[in-house]
Amino acid sequence: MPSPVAPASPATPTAPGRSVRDRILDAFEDLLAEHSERAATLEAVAARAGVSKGGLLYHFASKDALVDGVLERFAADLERDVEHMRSAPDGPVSYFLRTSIPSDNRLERVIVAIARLAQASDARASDALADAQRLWLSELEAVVGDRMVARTIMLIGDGMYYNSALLPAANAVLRDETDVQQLIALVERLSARD
Amino acid sequence: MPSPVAPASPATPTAPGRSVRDRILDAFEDLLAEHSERAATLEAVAARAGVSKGGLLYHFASKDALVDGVLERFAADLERDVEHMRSAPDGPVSYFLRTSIPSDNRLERVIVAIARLAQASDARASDALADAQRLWLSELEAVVGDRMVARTIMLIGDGMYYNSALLPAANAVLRDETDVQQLIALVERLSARD
DNA sequence: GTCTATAAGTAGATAGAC
DNA sequence: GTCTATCTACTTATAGAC
Repeated sequence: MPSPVAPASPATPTAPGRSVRDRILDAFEDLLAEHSERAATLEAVAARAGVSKGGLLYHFASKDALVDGVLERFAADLERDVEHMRSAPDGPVSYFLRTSIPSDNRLERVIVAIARLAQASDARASDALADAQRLWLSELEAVVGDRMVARTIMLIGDGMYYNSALLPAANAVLRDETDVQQLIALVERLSARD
Repeated sequence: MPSPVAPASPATPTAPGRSVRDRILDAFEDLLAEHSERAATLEAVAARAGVSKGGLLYHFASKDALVDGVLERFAADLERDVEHMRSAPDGPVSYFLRTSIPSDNRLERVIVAIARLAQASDARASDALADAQRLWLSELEAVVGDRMVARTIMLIGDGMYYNSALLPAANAVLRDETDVQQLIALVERLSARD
């Protein structure tokens, strides 16, 4: 016998090794982040996840349950990110700004997705974003010392995130790693001052 | 005769001196900014403006026309703002940051409203925001000199705007005028350096 | 110009077959 | 577990009376 894993699932249903639940949440996040809250209908999510609407509703009984699923996964992602931030070789400030640049990592995609839910007036989503901010901010304040400087760094990261969520990519205020390197140098001059 | 203005409108329909068209656009912006894109249905807008759905659709033949109306007013508001920025006694940088703090002025409300439309994947709204950014950025670059510092200031302003649109007010990273005064001092130290 | 009534389409959610 | 078919509610837009 070839090792006793996964009693029912053959090996690779559609995406490699992801459960149906995870594939549905992935699809929901993708549609939210890449298109809009309105585009993330149950039917569209189901189609993208490769199941029917009924199939989706078996795993998540309502759209609210879908949102809860995203928020739960985010909480875990966030925890991991704060640990990475704490132990980053180039320090938390650089890590924070580096990872705020528009890219394709999972955490950013979830945040954009949740920001879209927040704008669609989902209070749970707003709270989740506020929680994340508080976490990052306390990390920044711990290393930067000055409260105001930490908050400024926070705002810069916020600006980068939200711009990438709202504007066509071509209009990003910062474009690439080089820009961010300059920004980090600038901010570190700021934080080294007080 | 008392001067040849407004052949048909008596003087004050409901709001002081505003035309039905303007009242409808006000209502649309209010619902977008205070609630969400989804909340700004034709029926809700009509109710808030004090007309029926049919009455609204007489003035704006479709929801798209309503969006166009908001975008046109914004273009005018923006032009005025850039002039104020240019001639601000405390300088464009301070003006920009000062007016980025969450408050109740018209310009901010329109921007939040348009940001909501942009997130609902309205390309015209995204373009309008990108245009505004370009305008402000060129003003900042003109006085600051350093391109990167100007962009950093821009990002800080963006962060403030979007936070006020996304998060419960209590969670604002910056709370009051005092915070912003400190931030301005910080940023001016930055821009005076290069 | 502003209204009511209604058409046409789409959303989320339920029921029940397989 | 996953599907199809269907219900109900809501949204945009039209038609036509006043």
